[in-house]
Amino acid sequence: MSSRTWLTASDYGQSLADHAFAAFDPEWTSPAAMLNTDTPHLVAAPTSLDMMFSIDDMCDQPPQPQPQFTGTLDPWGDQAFSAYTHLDQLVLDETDLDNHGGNFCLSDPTSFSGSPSSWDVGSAFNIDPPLTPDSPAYHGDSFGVSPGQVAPFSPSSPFVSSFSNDPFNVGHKSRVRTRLSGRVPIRRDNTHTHTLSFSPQLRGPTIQSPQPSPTLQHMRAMSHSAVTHSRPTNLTVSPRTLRNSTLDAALAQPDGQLHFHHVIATPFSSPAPSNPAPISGKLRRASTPSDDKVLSVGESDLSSNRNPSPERSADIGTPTRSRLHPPKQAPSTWQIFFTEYLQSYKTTNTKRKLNVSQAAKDGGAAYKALSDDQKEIYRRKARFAKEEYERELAAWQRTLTPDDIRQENVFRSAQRKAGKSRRSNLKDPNAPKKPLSAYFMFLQWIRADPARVQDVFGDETETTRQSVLAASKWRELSDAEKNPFLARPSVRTRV
DNA sequence: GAGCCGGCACTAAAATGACG
DNA sequence: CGTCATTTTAGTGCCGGCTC
Repeated sequence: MSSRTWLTASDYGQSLADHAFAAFDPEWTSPAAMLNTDTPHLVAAPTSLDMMFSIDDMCDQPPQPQPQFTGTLDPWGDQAFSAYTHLDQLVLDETDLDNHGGNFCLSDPTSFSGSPSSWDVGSAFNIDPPLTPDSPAYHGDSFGVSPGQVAPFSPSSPFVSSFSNDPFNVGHKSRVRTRLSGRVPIRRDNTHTHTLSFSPQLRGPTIQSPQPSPTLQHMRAMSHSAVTHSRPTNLTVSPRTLRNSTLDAALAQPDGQLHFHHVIATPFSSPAPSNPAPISGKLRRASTPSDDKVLSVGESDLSSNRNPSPERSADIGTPTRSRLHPPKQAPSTWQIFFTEYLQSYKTTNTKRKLNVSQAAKDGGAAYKALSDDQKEIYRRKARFAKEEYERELAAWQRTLTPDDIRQENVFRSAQRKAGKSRRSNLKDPNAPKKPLSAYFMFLQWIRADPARVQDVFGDETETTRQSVLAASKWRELSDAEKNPFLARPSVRTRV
């Protein structure tokens, strides 16, 4: 047991409360003096000595568990996100990360039963009318306030900021997270195969789930955590989401159970499957149940010729759908907001069926009402999601085989021809590039040096006009001056 | 079509219930 | 099982200019 290192009243020789109040305003030499002051209180004012803030009391509390994370924490906490190895324990509960003026902290590992949803915590916001001490606590996706205790979040009902320095921040950060949910709670263990008893009645709208509802990020982050950590996490998804996910479309089994497959670092046979593993992002819908089976070593998705599915007919004719399953794009700021908003919206309108159109309209208004600081909370989450997406995308691209790309491009070409898509063909990142012409090497040479850029382009910034200037310069070159470019190796390859 | 890149237009993304 | 309703954002495609 380590010795205490926090301050106590004895460290100061006088009451810390007295000390603090004296420091706060020279006129207040004691808590009692504060009560007697005529100065208007900008914060919730105590009305008796019993209510006075006492640092002594705080200092005598046992020290809080220290954050357990790896890496460094940049001012926004993004680095902590990136380097964090226990993402599913991460709680952005306070303002240095998600709010203003708070702390980066982790949930209590012993009591925490949620998912990375925790780091959506605190993403509360306030909309007109102004907050009052009587305002109900925010009841968003974030932290568990008992639904019976607070009014649900809605554009027309005020809710309390989760900023820790908000005087009206009325205790909505309870670690006890209980909320109504019509969602199906899914307990996921961190094994590669997850099993969930699943019966139709579980889909009913009156199920009480003790779990926080996940946002997109929750699920994404949880996917990460699920494959890297041993502590169980929880996930709830709506029946619809389930329908569109790997969960029920691909994994519903005759035995009435859902089998979750987390294929980690699957030892692909050659060629590697185009959809190596749904280890990130939202649980994606698989093409067919059979497609999602766990492949044994040596067996690959592409190599199977048994019972060819429609997409496997791509080997024969024009594919009717893409066989690739790239990572989903990261949710935008709005999407993250709206996902949370919708959760709360549903609790507000429990009697009616959800009208997504109306919710989106209301959500749009609520979104516009956010302050910059409040939006920044979502922007940061979006940035983090984007970074993660880019990592996933790069990893996914590395798994593509030339055959994957060829078949995908056949599909895309057909889609473009049919006017169904504008997507261009995939490029093979590993394919050798066509050699640059001498003129293009000349262009590169110019752009590689600011002095040459100034010499040739002057102050011209428009690329099209730069091209004209460069072409003019190229024509002015003598054969001898062009020689270095003409003599360059004409074949470039990429490793 | 290879290189560049600003600007514009378009599209995909998420949520869920209803419907064909 | 796909599409539609709605919102905002971010990503993508395309264009122009040039030469080979």
